[in-house]
Amino acid sequence: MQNANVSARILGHLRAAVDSPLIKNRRFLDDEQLIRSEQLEVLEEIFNANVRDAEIKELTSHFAGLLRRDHPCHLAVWGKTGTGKTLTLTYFLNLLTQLCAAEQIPIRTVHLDLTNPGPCFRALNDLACLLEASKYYRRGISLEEIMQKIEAKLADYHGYLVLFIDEVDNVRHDKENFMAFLIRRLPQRIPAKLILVLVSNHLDWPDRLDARVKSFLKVNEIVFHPYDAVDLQRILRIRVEKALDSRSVIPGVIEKISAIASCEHGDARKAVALLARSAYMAEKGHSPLTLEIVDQAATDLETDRYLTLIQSAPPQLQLAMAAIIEAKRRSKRTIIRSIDAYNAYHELCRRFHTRPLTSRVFGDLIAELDLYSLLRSRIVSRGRYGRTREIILNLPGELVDRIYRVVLDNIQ
DNA sequence: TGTCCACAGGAAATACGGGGGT
DNA sequence: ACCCCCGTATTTCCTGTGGACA
Repeated sequence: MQNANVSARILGHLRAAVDSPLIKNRRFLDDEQLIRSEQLEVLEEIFNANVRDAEIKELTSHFAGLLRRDHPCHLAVWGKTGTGKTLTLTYFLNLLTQLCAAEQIPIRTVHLDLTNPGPCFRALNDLACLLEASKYYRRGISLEEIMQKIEAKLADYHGYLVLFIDEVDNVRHDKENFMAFLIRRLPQRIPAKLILVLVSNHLDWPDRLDARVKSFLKVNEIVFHPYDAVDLQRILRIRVEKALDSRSVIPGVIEKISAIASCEHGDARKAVALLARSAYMAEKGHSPLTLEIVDQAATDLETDRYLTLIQSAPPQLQLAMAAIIEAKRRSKRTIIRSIDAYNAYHELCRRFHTRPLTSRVFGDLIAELDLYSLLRSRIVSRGRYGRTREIILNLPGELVDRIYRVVLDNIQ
Protein backbone atom coordinates (compact mmCIF):
# COMPACT_ATOMS: atom_id res chain seq x y z
CA MET A 1 0.00 0.00 0.00
CA GLN A 2 2.64 2.40 1.15
CA ASN A 3 4.70 1.57 -1.89
CA ALA A 4 1.87 2.16 -4.25
CA ASN A 5 1.30 5.57 -2.73
CA VAL A 6 4.88 6.51 -3.03
CA SER A 7 5.20 5.42 -6.59
CA ALA A 8 1.99 7.23 -7.49
CA ARG A 9 3.42 10.37 -5.99
CA ILE A 10 6.65 10.00 -7.84
CA LEU A 11 4.80 9.40 -11.05
CA GLY A 12 2.75 12.49 -10.43
CA HIS A 13 5.87 14.56 -9.98
CA LEU A 14 7.37 13.12 -13.07
CA ARG A 15 4.33 13.85 -15.12
CA ALA A 16 4.15 17.39 -13.86
CA ALA A 17 7.78 17.85 -14.75
CA VAL A 18 7.26 16.41 -18.18
CA ASP A 19 4.14 18.43 -18.84
CA SER A 20 5.78 21.78 -18.39
CA PRO A 21 9.46 21.27 -18.57
CA LEU A 22 11.40 24.41 -17.92
CA ILE A 23 14.52 22.71 -19.15
CA LYS A 24 14.26 21.46 -22.69
CA ASN A 25 17.81 20.46 -23.24
CA ARG A 26 19.96 20.41 -20.21
CA ARG A 27 23.12 19.67 -22.03
CA PHE A 28 23.22 23.24 -23.23
CA LEU A 29 23.53 24.39 -19.66
CA ASP A 30 26.81 22.61 -19.17
CA ASP A 31 29.65 23.03 -21.63
CA GLU A 32 31.31 19.86 -20.48
CA GLN A 33 28.47 17.80 -21.82
CA LEU A 34 28.37 19.35 -25.23
CA ILE A 35 29.97 17.53 -28.07
CA ARG A 36 32.36 19.46 -30.20
CA SER A 37 29.99 20.32 -33.00
CA GLU A 38 27.47 21.68 -30.53
CA GLN A 39 30.12 23.78 -28.88
CA LEU A 40 31.02 25.25 -32.22
CA GLU A 41 27.37 25.85 -32.91
CA VAL A 42 27.03 27.87 -29.73
CA LEU A 43 30.19 29.77 -30.55
CA GLU A 44 28.98 30.47 -34.04
CA GLU A 45 25.88 32.09 -32.64
CA ILE A 46 27.78 34.07 -30.08
CA PHE A 47 30.08 35.49 -32.68
CA ASN A 48 27.19 36.18 -34.99
CA ALA A 49 25.76 38.32 -32.24
CA ASN A 50 28.77 40.59 -32.67
CA VAL A 51 30.31 39.60 -29.41
CA ARG A 52 34.12 39.70 -29.50
CA ASP A 53 33.96 41.31 -32.89
CA ALA A 54 36.90 43.61 -32.39
CA GLU A 55 39.12 40.82 -31.15
CA ILE A 56 38.30 38.60 -34.07
CA LYS A 57 39.16 41.39 -36.46
CA GLU A 58 42.53 41.78 -34.83
CA LEU A 59 43.15 38.08 -35.00
CA THR A 60 42.25 38.02 -38.64
CA SER A 61 44.65 40.76 -39.56
CA HIS A 62 47.39 39.14 -37.55
CA PHE A 63 47.07 35.84 -39.33
CA ALA A 64 46.28 37.28 -42.75
CA GLY A 65 49.89 36.97 -43.81
CA LEU A 66 49.59 33.26 -43.56
CA LEU A 67 47.52 33.08 -46.70
CA ARG A 68 50.19 35.04 -48.53
CA ARG A 69 52.71 32.48 -47.27
CA ASP A 70 54.34 35.05 -45.01
CA HIS A 71 55.46 34.24 -41.53
CA PRO A 72 53.48 36.27 -39.00
CA CYS A 73 55.17 36.97 -35.69
CA HIS A 74 54.05 35.53 -32.39
CA LEU A 75 50.93 36.66 -30.64
CA ALA A 76 50.35 37.56 -27.03
CA VAL A 77 46.79 37.52 -25.83
CA TRP A 78 45.82 39.06 -22.56
CA GLY A 79 42.53 38.92 -20.72
CA LYS A 80 40.99 37.86 -17.44
CA THR A 81 39.53 34.42 -16.97
CA GLY A 82 36.20 33.86 -18.63
CA THR A 83 36.60 36.59 -21.18
CA GLY A 84 36.46 34.07 -23.94
CA LYS A 85 40.12 33.96 -24.87
CA THR A 86 40.25 30.22 -25.20
CA LEU A 87 36.88 30.00 -26.91
CA THR A 88 37.53 32.72 -29.40
CA LEU A 89 40.94 31.38 -30.29
CA THR A 90 39.76 27.83 -30.63
CA TYR A 91 37.02 28.99 -32.88
CA PHE A 92 39.29 31.20 -34.89
CA LEU A 93 42.08 28.68 -35.30
CA ASN A 94 39.53 26.13 -36.37
CA LEU A 95 38.36 28.42 -39.13
CA LEU A 96 41.90 29.25 -40.06
CA THR A 97 42.79 25.60 -40.41
CA GLN A 98 39.85 25.04 -42.71
CA LEU A 99 40.78 28.02 -44.79
CA CYS A 100 44.36 26.90 -45.11
CA ALA A 101 43.28 23.42 -46.05
CA ALA A 102 41.22 24.88 -48.87
CA GLU A 103 44.24 26.83 -50.05
CA GLN A 104 46.55 23.84 -49.74
CA ILE A 105 48.62 25.53 -47.11
CA PRO A 106 50.02 23.04 -44.63
CA ILE A 107 49.13 24.07 -41.11
CA ARG A 108 49.03 22.40 -37.79
CA THR A 109 47.59 23.87 -34.64
CA VAL A 110 48.21 22.53 -31.19
CA HIS A 111 46.37 23.65 -28.10
CA LEU A 112 48.47 23.30 -24.98
CA ASP A 113 46.30 23.95 -22.00
CA LEU A 114 48.16 24.87 -18.84
CA THR A 115 45.08 25.71 -16.82
CA ASN A 116 46.33 23.83 -13.80
CA PRO A 117 49.68 25.13 -12.75
CA GLY A 118 52.67 22.90 -13.05
CA PRO A 119 56.39 23.06 -13.51
CA CYS A 120 58.27 23.31 -16.76
CA PHE A 121 58.58 19.56 -16.80
CA ARG A 122 54.85 19.02 -16.97
CA ALA A 123 54.32 21.67 -19.60
CA LEU A 124 56.93 20.15 -21.88
CA ASN A 125 55.61 16.72 -21.18
CA ASP A 126 52.11 17.75 -22.17
CA LEU A 127 53.37 19.41 -25.28
CA ALA A 128 55.30 16.33 -26.29
CA CYS A 129 52.17 14.24 -25.84
CA LEU A 130 50.06 16.57 -27.91
CA LEU A 131 52.57 16.38 -30.71
CA GLU A 132 52.66 12.64 -30.28
CA ALA A 133 56.37 12.94 -29.82
CA SER A 134 56.50 10.83 -26.70
CA LYS A 135 54.37 9.16 -24.13
CA TYR A 136 53.47 10.82 -20.88
CA TYR A 137 56.20 10.54 -18.33
CA ARG A 138 55.42 11.07 -14.72
CA ARG A 139 58.96 11.47 -13.69
CA GLY A 140 62.46 10.35 -14.23
CA ILE A 141 63.27 11.78 -17.61
CA SER A 142 65.38 14.86 -18.09
CA LEU A 143 63.99 18.03 -19.59
CA GLU A 144 66.62 17.85 -22.28
CA GLU A 145 65.33 14.50 -23.42
CA ILE A 146 61.77 15.70 -23.80
CA MET A 147 62.96 18.69 -25.76
CA GLN A 148 64.90 16.43 -28.07
CA LYS A 149 61.92 14.18 -28.58
CA ILE A 150 59.83 17.16 -29.59
CA GLU A 151 62.48 18.39 -31.99
CA ALA A 152 62.91 14.96 -33.50
CA LYS A 153 59.21 14.63 -34.07
CA LEU A 154 59.04 17.94 -35.91
CA ALA A 155 62.25 17.45 -37.84
CA ASP A 156 60.60 17.02 -41.22
CA TYR A 157 57.49 19.14 -40.93
CA HIS A 158 57.81 22.23 -43.09
CA GLY A 159 54.42 23.87 -42.81
CA TYR A 160 53.03 26.31 -40.30
CA LEU A 161 52.91 25.25 -36.72
CA VAL A 162 50.63 27.26 -34.46
CA LEU A 163 51.26 26.57 -30.81
CA PHE A 164 48.36 27.89 -28.84
CA ILE A 165 49.48 27.97 -25.26
CA ASP A 166 46.78 28.72 -22.77
CA GLU A 167 47.64 30.37 -19.46
CA VAL A 168 51.37 30.53 -20.05
CA ASP A 169 52.17 32.03 -16.71
CA ASN A 170 51.00 28.94 -14.96
CA VAL A 171 54.38 27.41 -15.55
CA ARG A 172 55.88 27.51 -12.11
CA HIS A 173 59.45 27.79 -10.90
CA ASP A 174 61.50 27.47 -14.04
CA LYS A 175 59.31 29.30 -16.48
CA GLU A 176 62.42 30.74 -18.06
CA ASN A 177 63.43 27.32 -19.18
CA PHE A 178 60.18 26.66 -20.89
CA MET A 179 59.98 30.02 -22.58
CA ALA A 180 63.58 29.88 -23.68
CA PHE A 181 62.89 26.57 -25.32
CA LEU A 182 59.83 27.83 -27.16
CA ILE A 183 61.13 31.19 -28.16
CA ARG A 184 64.82 30.72 -28.80
CA ARG A 185 65.66 27.11 -29.20
CA LEU A 186 62.74 25.49 -30.96
CA PRO A 187 62.49 27.86 -33.92
CA GLN A 188 66.18 27.38 -34.64
CA ARG A 189 66.04 23.64 -34.64
CA ILE A 190 62.94 22.82 -36.62
CA PRO A 191 62.10 23.72 -40.20
CA ALA A 192 58.45 24.52 -39.47
CA LYS A 193 57.26 28.10 -39.38
CA LEU A 194 56.43 28.43 -35.75
CA ILE A 195 53.80 30.85 -34.51
CA LEU A 196 53.30 31.02 -30.79
CA VAL A 197 50.01 32.17 -29.40
CA LEU A 198 50.63 32.92 -25.76
CA VAL A 199 47.60 33.47 -23.61
CA SER A 200 47.87 34.92 -20.15
CA ASN A 201 45.93 36.52 -17.34
CA HIS A 202 48.61 39.00 -16.46
CA LEU A 203 49.28 42.03 -18.55
CA ASP A 204 52.88 42.27 -17.51
CA TRP A 205 54.09 38.75 -18.07
CA PRO A 206 56.53 39.54 -20.86
CA ASP A 207 58.32 41.88 -18.46
CA ARG A 208 58.99 39.06 -16.09
CA LEU A 209 60.83 37.16 -18.76
CA ASP A 210 64.56 36.85 -18.90
CA ALA A 211 66.02 39.68 -20.96
CA ARG A 212 67.86 37.37 -23.33
CA VAL A 213 64.69 35.49 -24.14
CA LYS A 214 62.60 38.59 -24.33
CA SER A 215 64.79 40.16 -26.97
CA PHE A 216 64.02 37.21 -29.20
CA LEU A 217 60.32 37.55 -28.71
CA LYS A 218 58.54 39.58 -31.32
CA VAL A 219 54.89 39.77 -30.50
CA ASN A 220 51.68 41.35 -31.46
CA GLU A 221 49.35 41.94 -28.55
CA ILE A 222 45.63 41.54 -28.31
CA VAL A 223 43.67 42.42 -25.21
CA PHE A 224 40.36 40.80 -24.37
CA HIS A 225 38.28 43.09 -22.24
CA PRO A 226 35.82 41.60 -19.79
CA TYR A 227 32.36 41.10 -21.16
CA ASP A 228 29.98 43.88 -20.32
CA ALA A 229 26.40 43.30 -19.28
CA VAL A 230 25.15 43.63 -22.83
CA ASP A 231 27.50 40.97 -24.18
CA LEU A 232 26.55 38.68 -21.35
CA GLN A 233 22.89 39.18 -22.10
CA ARG A 234 23.44 38.10 -25.67
CA ILE A 235 25.38 35.06 -24.56
CA LEU A 236 22.78 34.09 -22.00
CA ARG A 237 19.91 34.61 -24.39
CA ILE A 238 21.42 32.08 -26.75
CA ARG A 239 21.67 29.58 -23.94
CA VAL A 240 18.14 30.22 -22.82
CA GLU A 241 16.84 29.61 -26.30
CA LYS A 242 18.73 26.38 -26.65
CA ALA A 243 18.25 24.95 -23.21
CA LEU A 244 15.09 26.32 -21.69
CA ASP A 245 11.49 26.99 -22.42
CA SER A 246 11.72 30.75 -22.65
CA ARG A 247 8.07 31.16 -21.72
CA SER A 248 8.95 29.99 -18.23
CA VAL A 249 11.70 32.50 -17.83
CA ILE A 250 10.43 35.63 -16.17
CA PRO A 251 11.43 38.80 -18.00
CA GLY A 252 14.36 40.45 -16.33
CA VAL A 253 16.03 37.23 -15.32
CA ILE A 254 18.62 37.37 -18.06
CA GLU A 255 19.28 41.01 -17.32
CA LYS A 256 19.69 40.24 -13.66
CA ILE A 257 22.10 37.38 -14.18
CA SER A 258 24.23 39.38 -16.55
CA ALA A 259 24.22 42.32 -14.16
CA ILE A 260 25.39 40.14 -11.29
CA ALA A 261 28.02 38.49 -13.44
CA SER A 262 29.32 41.61 -15.08
CA CYS A 263 29.78 43.56 -11.88
CA GLU A 264 31.39 40.66 -10.13
CA HIS A 265 33.78 39.38 -12.74
CA GLY A 266 32.52 39.66 -16.31
CA ASP A 267 33.11 35.94 -16.59
CA ALA A 268 30.84 34.30 -19.11
CA ARG A 269 31.39 30.80 -17.83
CA LYS A 270 30.24 31.81 -14.39
CA ALA A 271 27.25 33.61 -15.83
CA VAL A 272 26.18 30.44 -17.61
CA ALA A 273 26.77 28.46 -14.43
CA LEU A 274 24.48 30.83 -12.58
CA LEU A 275 21.83 30.44 -15.23
CA ALA A 276 22.14 26.68 -15.00
CA ARG A 277 21.91 26.62 -11.24
CA SER A 278 18.87 28.89 -11.28
CA ALA A 279 17.19 26.70 -13.85
CA TYR A 280 17.78 23.54 -11.83
CA MET A 281 16.38 25.17 -8.73
CA ALA A 282 13.33 26.40 -10.56
CA GLU A 283 12.75 22.99 -12.04
CA LYS A 284 13.02 21.34 -8.67
CA GLY A 285 10.43 23.70 -7.23
CA HIS A 286 8.19 23.36 -10.29
CA SER A 287 8.19 27.06 -10.69
CA PRO A 288 9.13 29.40 -13.47
CA LEU A 289 12.53 30.95 -13.37
CA THR A 290 12.11 34.03 -11.22
CA LEU A 291 14.33 36.76 -9.94
CA GLU A 292 14.22 35.42 -6.40
CA ILE A 293 15.49 32.08 -7.58
CA VAL A 294 18.41 33.79 -9.24
CA ASP A 295 19.32 35.44 -5.96
CA GLN A 296 19.13 32.18 -4.12
CA ALA A 297 21.18 30.42 -6.76
CA ALA A 298 23.85 33.09 -6.60
CA THR A 299 24.38 32.64 -2.87
CA ASP A 300 24.24 28.88 -3.20
CA LEU A 301 26.90 28.92 -5.86
CA GLU A 302 29.08 31.02 -3.64
CA THR A 303 28.72 28.65 -0.71
CA ASP A 304 29.44 25.66 -2.90
CA ARG A 305 32.53 27.30 -4.22
CA TYR A 306 33.98 27.77 -0.77
CA LEU A 307 33.07 24.30 0.39
CA THR A 308 34.52 22.47 -2.58
CA LEU A 309 37.55 24.69 -2.42
CA ILE A 310 38.29 23.78 1.15
CA GLN A 311 37.38 20.16 0.66
CA SER A 312 39.80 19.65 -2.17
CA ALA A 313 42.57 21.63 -0.51
CA PRO A 314 45.61 19.85 0.92
CA PRO A 315 45.09 18.68 4.52
CA GLN A 316 47.49 21.16 6.03
CA LEU A 317 45.60 24.02 4.45
CA GLN A 318 42.36 22.68 5.81
CA LEU A 319 43.91 22.39 9.22
CA ALA A 320 45.10 25.96 9.05
CA MET A 321 41.61 27.10 8.18
CA ALA A 322 40.15 25.16 11.07
CA ALA A 323 42.77 26.67 13.36
CA ILE A 324 41.74 30.14 12.40
CA ILE A 325 38.10 29.37 13.02
CA GLU A 326 39.08 27.98 16.42
CA ALA A 327 41.11 31.04 17.25
CA LYS A 328 38.31 33.30 16.21
CA ARG A 329 35.80 31.48 18.38
CA ARG A 330 38.11 31.64 21.34
CA SER A 331 39.03 35.30 21.10
CA LYS A 332 35.56 36.61 20.29
CA ARG A 333 37.23 39.53 18.59
CA THR A 334 37.13 40.29 14.90
CA ILE A 335 40.85 40.43 14.46
CA ILE A 336 43.04 37.43 15.05
CA ARG A 337 46.78 37.73 15.38
CA SER A 338 49.02 35.23 13.70
CA ILE A 339 50.49 33.90 16.97
CA ASP A 340 47.04 33.08 18.28
CA ALA A 341 46.20 31.34 15.05
CA TYR A 342 49.46 29.45 15.17
CA ASN A 343 48.85 28.35 18.75
CA ALA A 344 45.38 27.14 17.88
CA TYR A 345 46.94 25.29 14.98
CA HIS A 346 49.38 23.56 17.31
CA GLU A 347 46.56 22.40 19.51
CA LEU A 348 44.61 21.05 16.58
CA CYS A 349 47.68 19.18 15.44
CA ARG A 350 48.07 17.64 18.85
CA ARG A 351 44.43 16.66 18.87
CA PHE A 352 44.72 14.91 15.52
CA HIS A 353 48.21 13.53 16.04
CA THR A 354 49.68 15.47 13.17
CA ARG A 355 53.13 16.93 13.25
CA PRO A 356 52.76 20.71 13.18
CA LEU A 357 54.56 22.68 10.54
CA THR A 358 56.88 25.57 11.20
CA SER A 359 55.49 29.03 11.55
CA ARG A 360 57.20 29.91 8.32
CA VAL A 361 54.98 27.60 6.32
CA PHE A 362 51.97 28.50 8.42
CA GLY A 363 52.38 32.05 7.24
CA ASP A 364 52.34 30.86 3.66
CA LEU A 365 49.20 28.86 4.32
CA ILE A 366 47.48 31.96 5.62
CA ALA A 367 48.54 33.86 2.55
CA GLU A 368 47.07 31.11 0.42
CA LEU A 369 43.76 31.18 2.25
CA ASP A 370 43.73 34.90 1.70
CA LEU A 371 44.28 34.30 -1.98
CA TYR A 372 41.19 32.14 -2.08
CA SER A 373 39.39 34.89 -0.17
CA LEU A 374 38.46 32.55 2.63
CA LEU A 375 39.79 35.26 4.89
CA ARG A 376 41.44 38.63 4.83
CA SER A 377 44.91 39.19 6.21
CA ARG A 378 47.30 42.07 6.33
CA ILE A 379 50.60 42.84 7.90
CA VAL A 380 50.48 45.40 10.64
CA SER A 381 53.37 46.99 12.41
CA ARG A 382 52.83 47.69 16.07
CA GLY A 383 55.92 49.77 16.47
CA ARG A 384 58.30 48.47 19.05
CA TYR A 385 55.92 45.63 19.67
CA GLY A 386 56.92 44.21 16.35
CA ARG A 387 54.93 43.19 13.33
CA THR A 388 52.12 40.72 13.02
CA ARG A 389 49.71 39.46 10.55
CA GLU A 390 46.16 40.40 11.37
CA ILE A 391 43.59 37.93 10.18
CA ILE A 392 39.97 38.76 9.66
CA LEU A 393 37.41 36.09 9.03
CA ASN A 394 34.44 37.77 7.46
CA LEU A 395 32.45 34.92 5.96
CA PRO A 396 28.88 34.40 7.07
CA GLY A 397 28.75 32.50 10.34
CA GLU A 398 26.76 29.64 8.96
CA LEU A 399 29.26 29.07 6.19
CA VAL A 400 32.11 29.15 8.70
CA ASP A 401 30.42 26.43 10.72
CA ARG A 402 29.97 24.27 7.67
CA ILE A 403 33.57 24.72 6.64
CA TYR A 404 34.69 23.78 10.14
CA ARG A 405 32.61 20.65 10.10
CA VAL A 406 33.79 19.63 6.66
CA VAL A 407 37.41 20.06 7.65
CA LEU A 408 37.09 18.06 10.85
CA ASP A 409 35.31 15.28 9.01
CA ASN A 410 38.02 15.17 6.41
CA ILE A 411 40.80 14.97 8.92
CA GLN A 412 39.34 12.20 11.03
C1' DT B 1 66.47 60.89 15.71
C1' DG B 2 67.85 56.43 16.44
C1' DT B 3 66.66 52.03 18.45
C1' DC B 4 64.74 47.83 18.42
C1' DC B 5 60.75 44.65 18.57
C1' DA B 6 58.65 40.54 16.58
C1' DC B 7 57.49 39.01 13.11
C1' DA B 8 57.32 38.61 7.44
C1' DG B 9 58.98 36.55 3.74
C1' DG B 10 63.00 35.41 0.27
C1' DA B 11 66.51 31.95 -0.67
C1' DA B 12 68.83 27.93 -0.12
C1' DA B 13 69.20 23.56 1.90
C1' DT B 14 67.28 19.27 3.07
C1' DA B 15 64.20 15.32 3.03
C1' DC B 16 61.43 12.31 0.68
C1' DG B 17 59.21 9.71 -2.88
C1' DG B 18 58.88 7.65 -7.04
C1' DG B 19 59.62 6.81 -12.00
C1' DG B 20 62.91 5.75 -15.87
C1' DG B 21 67.09 3.67 -17.84
C1' DT B 22 70.36 0.09 -17.81
C1' DA C 1 69.52 -3.62 -8.19
C1' DC C 2 71.39 0.42 -8.88
C1' DC C 3 71.81 5.14 -10.13
C1' DC C 4 69.99 9.32 -11.95
C1' DC C 5 66.51 12.74 -12.41
C1' DC C 6 62.84 15.42 -11.15
C1' DG C 7 58.66 17.30 -8.26
C1' DT C 8 57.03 18.59 -3.87
C1' DA C 9 57.00 19.70 0.94
C1' DT C 10 59.43 21.58 4.82
C1' DT C 11 63.08 23.39 7.42
C1' DT C 12 66.76 26.39 8.25
C1' DC C 13 68.91 30.67 7.80
C1' DC C 14 68.74 35.08 7.17
C1' DT C 15 67.68 39.86 5.88
C1' DG C 16 64.12 43.40 5.97
C1' DT C 17 60.94 46.60 8.06
C1' DG C 18 56.96 50.21 10.08
C1' DG C 19 56.52 52.76 13.63
C1' DA C 20 56.08 53.30 19.02
C1' DC C 21 59.01 54.71 22.27
C1' DA C 22 62.78 57.01 24.61
